[in-house]
Amino acid sequence: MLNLLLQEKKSLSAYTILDRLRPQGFRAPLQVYRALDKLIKRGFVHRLASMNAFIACSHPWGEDHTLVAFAICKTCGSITEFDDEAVINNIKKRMQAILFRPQSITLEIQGMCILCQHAVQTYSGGRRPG
Amino acid sequence: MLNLLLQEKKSLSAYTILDRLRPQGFRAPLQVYRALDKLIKRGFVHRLASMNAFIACSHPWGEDHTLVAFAICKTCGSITEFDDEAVINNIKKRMQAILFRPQSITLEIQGMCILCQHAVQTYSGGRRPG
DNA sequence: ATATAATATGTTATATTATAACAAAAATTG
DNA sequence: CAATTTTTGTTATAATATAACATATTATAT
Repeated sequence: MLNLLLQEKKSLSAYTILDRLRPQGFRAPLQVYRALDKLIKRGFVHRLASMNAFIACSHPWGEDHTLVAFAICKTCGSITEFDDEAVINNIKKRMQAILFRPQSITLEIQGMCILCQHAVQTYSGGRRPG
Repeated sequence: MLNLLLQEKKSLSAYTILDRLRPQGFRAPLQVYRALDKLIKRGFVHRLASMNAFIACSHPWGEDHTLVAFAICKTCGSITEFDDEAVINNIKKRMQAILFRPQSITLEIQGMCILCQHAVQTYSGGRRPG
């Protein structure tokens, strides 16, 4: 299953994973969800809350997999994982200010990746000078 | 519906909303989802992606309701909405660095609110000196 | 005012995502 | 190896969300 996720640039839903893994003997959703739970606990996979979907971790050799963020292209579906201490520390500081003890952070930015931005420019011709 | 959400400190699922509004004539999920969509578009309600639930906006008089964050207490379910320019600008700056054009941000911090932290202290007796 | 088009609503059915419950199998432990 | 715990397989079902279509309402133009 991890192989399948690693091959994908986009995220996959649990049921898509199930369908892809049927040839390998997966038959029921629970098999997928249980496998995903383990992979997530071990830091090999992340869940995208805003998409109800799953994606392989981009740096599984790291330590803390609870403080990770994602840029999600709404046009092509590509996911860019990033791990920014400045952003995370900023959030933590803000939480301290309201005396909230953070345990995990869901940070997902929806928008348009550079490739799709370029595709739109090309398609529409862009804006010409004067 | 907005009244119902405004009265709640916790978030409500669409189906909980449906049940609560049955006396007022709501009968089908779509009625709820359609009403929620409108309220969200108008900035009166937010959707919590990590909970599949909905909550009234804390400052509906504001302008931009796409850049808002939530501290979610996993113990009592209370939700604290906050709107921090520093955090948001930090994220935007980071997105610029990878040439990603952000359109909306999902930022939800799961953890424990100050009241529940205090409750735990009281319950367990806390740590005594020397 | 009224025909037309556009938008909104009600309703049924269904799609999608996720977990409960329990039996059987495998692994762990004494 | 017996007892216990943990994992796995399977069926059923819960929880979340949308499609499709009919009907009603509102807006627009004549």
